[in-house]
Amino acid sequence: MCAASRTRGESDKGELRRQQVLEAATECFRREGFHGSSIARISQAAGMSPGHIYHYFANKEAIVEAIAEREEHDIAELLRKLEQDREGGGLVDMLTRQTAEIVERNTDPAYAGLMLELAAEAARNPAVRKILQRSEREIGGQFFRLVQRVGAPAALDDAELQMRLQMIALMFNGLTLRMLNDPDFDLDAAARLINGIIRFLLEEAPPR
Amino acid sequence: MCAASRTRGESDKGELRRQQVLEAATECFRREGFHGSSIARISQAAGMSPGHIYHYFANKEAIVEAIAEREEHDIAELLRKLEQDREGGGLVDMLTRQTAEIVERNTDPAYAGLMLELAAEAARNPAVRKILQRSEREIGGQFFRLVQRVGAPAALDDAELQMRLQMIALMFNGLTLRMLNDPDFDLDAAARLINGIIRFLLEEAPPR
Amino acid sequence: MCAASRTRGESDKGELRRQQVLEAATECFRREGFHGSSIARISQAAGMSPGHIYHYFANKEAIVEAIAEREEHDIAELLRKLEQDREGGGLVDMLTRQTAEIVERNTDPAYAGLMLELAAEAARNPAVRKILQRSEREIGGQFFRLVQRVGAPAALDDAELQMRLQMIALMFNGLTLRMLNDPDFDLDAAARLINGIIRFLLEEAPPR
Amino acid sequence: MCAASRTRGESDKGELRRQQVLEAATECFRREGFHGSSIARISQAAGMSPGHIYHYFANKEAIVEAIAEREEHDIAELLRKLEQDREGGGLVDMLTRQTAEIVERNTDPAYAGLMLELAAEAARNPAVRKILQRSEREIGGQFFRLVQRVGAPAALDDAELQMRLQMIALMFNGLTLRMLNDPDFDLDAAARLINGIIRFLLEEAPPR
DNA sequence: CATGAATGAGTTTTCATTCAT
DNA sequence: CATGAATGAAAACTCATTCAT
Repeated sequence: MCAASRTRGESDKGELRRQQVLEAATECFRREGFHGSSIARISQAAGMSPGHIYHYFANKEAIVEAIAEREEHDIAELLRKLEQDREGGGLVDMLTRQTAEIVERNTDPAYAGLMLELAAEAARNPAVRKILQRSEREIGGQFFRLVQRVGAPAALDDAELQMRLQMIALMFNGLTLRMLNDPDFDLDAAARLINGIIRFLLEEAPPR
Repeated sequence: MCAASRTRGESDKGELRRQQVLEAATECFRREGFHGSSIARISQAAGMSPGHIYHYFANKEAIVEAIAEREEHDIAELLRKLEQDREGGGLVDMLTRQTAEIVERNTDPAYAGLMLELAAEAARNPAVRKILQRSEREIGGQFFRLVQRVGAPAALDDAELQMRLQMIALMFNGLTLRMLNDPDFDLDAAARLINGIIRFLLEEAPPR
Repeated sequence: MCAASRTRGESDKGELRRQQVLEAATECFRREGFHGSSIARISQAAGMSPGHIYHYFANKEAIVEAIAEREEHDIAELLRKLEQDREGGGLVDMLTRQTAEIVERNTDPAYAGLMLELAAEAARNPAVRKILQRSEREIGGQFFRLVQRVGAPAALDDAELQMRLQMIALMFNGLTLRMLNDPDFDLDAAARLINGIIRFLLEEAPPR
Repeated sequence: MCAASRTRGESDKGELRRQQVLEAATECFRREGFHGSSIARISQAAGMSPGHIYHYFANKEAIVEAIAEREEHDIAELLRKLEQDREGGGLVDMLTRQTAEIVERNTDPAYAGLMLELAAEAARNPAVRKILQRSEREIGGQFFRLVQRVGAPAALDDAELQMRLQMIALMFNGLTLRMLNDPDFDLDAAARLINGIIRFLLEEAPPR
């Protein structure tokens, strides 16, 4: 028991420190961007020496990758919750009930900053791009299966359904950029229109 | 020969050199990002010495700002063309005819790279953010007036029309992020669905 | 079981661990040089933690010194074998019989790497230089006595004999550098000429 | 004239600065070795900022390479002088006249330190090894042609002659290591024996 | 005896910026 | 208007060494 708790305690501490780094880095990246956040600053924010960062991450890029992975887990968990929190109604009802929350999340400046930072990095850095793409595939698949479980529209074949789900995701992606470029953007009106489009895509629009 | 032409000639040449720098920097930023593009490299691409860059720009950030401003002009010009290339049909026909081209443009990796770079920079650099927002406002207004000239749907008041036009822009913004995260994203299918949504927004969706 | 064997056992194990470090370090130094071999890597190769290295050695330099000392023992043992493996013939015959083997040893890249590393270190580190010089004196003396036992040329006084033996050693030293600088160096031809020179030095060359 | 001298002056100044770096680095490497000499120290010794070193050399290794190349030029020039300073006598006389000087040079601690440093680096660093090998080939060829011009022994074919010349070089190489390991090594006696061996190799030893 | 987390100074290298020419 | 030498303060990363456990 003692040995077990000791081992547990140690690995927990290590994991804790690692998470400290990730949280500090996330915060730094949000505020200053990847290239604006030096390891020195991150280490300071994480409460450890610069050299010790390299105990947990091979290099700065590995921190980026870990953050990207964490982001994936966060969204995956969101999806899992989405399925559990069913309050009745069809697929579209279930989806549109979440819209306001997702709109809020995707237009939160902190989230937007990190997301754009990740995207800009991915546009140039193949390693980060790979991670984001894998992450996106994972989430997309999860979303697709969730929709099938809840009840996909009969008129749409798999490929077409997947495409339309991607269009929904696309709108939420666009939201982040739009909010940045137009601070007066009306989020409630946007949520209403997005819901209209979701309904249109999954119920009204012709299959092809 | 006379003083006027001399001055004109000099400032023209100066402006030309300035544009050289901007073009070189745009290309560098696309390929390597802001932080990956050193003044040395930009000056080399622009065909001048590093020191001379500072004759035209106060510092590196000023180049970024100038590029952000230039981007506005590019899109404004695109809109002007859009109006001229009218081949008949109503508003929706006119818009949907351009979709394929805009999809292509917004998913071009070079354009995407620069755009995301600018967006990420704007997310934390207020000066750049201001420029992008002013630019966006300008373009949004131009688009709005164009639509009104061509013939806006009678059922929509100004605010609602503007909102729906922004939703269209939002989709094109989202496209850039989506393409980055999913290299297999089907652009043709996306264009088709986008056109369906444009029609839905401007013709079918209830005014409120 | 009794106190003595316990003590013995412990120190034996300690000595074993110490030797593990030396062997691991020797291998690392051969491959990467002193400065290219971190304590972390050495400790890994030795199968122990970095911190524990300092249980056996005061610091990194002490490892270098211990290796230099070990090198002496190796060569001394070689000399001892040389005397035992006598197959008849005079001094020159005995020596020239070993030439091919020594040539091979001294041109082995692994050996050469370590030897040059030690020599370069000795050139600026007095502690290492002392060790190498003491070691060399020891080996030189052993070699001298061996030759006297086997039968030194009558025409040469002690000083002259010693000088000529040093010339033989010098040639083997030079071999290491030559091989490094000329990868096509013909080792067989070199061995033949070296044997010619050994015979010349010990039989033909005038005493003064 | 003005332009020419200006250009000349400028390029001269650049070359001068470059040589300053090389001299400073050579001195540092001698005293502290490659890995013991930081760019900061070298730049200090060269009287310029650390960053400016990189105006003249791509990286630290490039300095090593330039030093190795310089060493080659030095020896090549030595060979050229050797041929011009002919005072009569045959090949062996010409060579043996230089022995004392070469012995002195090769046992000079400063020279020895740098040479061993280069050799140790070459043993691990392929780029440096290449340079040393090319340099050695160049010098070897020059030496060979010089000997042929002066008059090579008729009994030796080209391959055998080359081999024997390499043996002479080998002895001088060995001298450097021997001097390091034996501070009491008798240089005059060594020079005498080396000359005996040179005569033996080029006049007495049987061709095969 | 043994671990490995932790440090912090040190390494090479880059780069925006300045300035004499 | 134009150059490019020069700076010096970063940056990312490494590593010998210490020490609590």
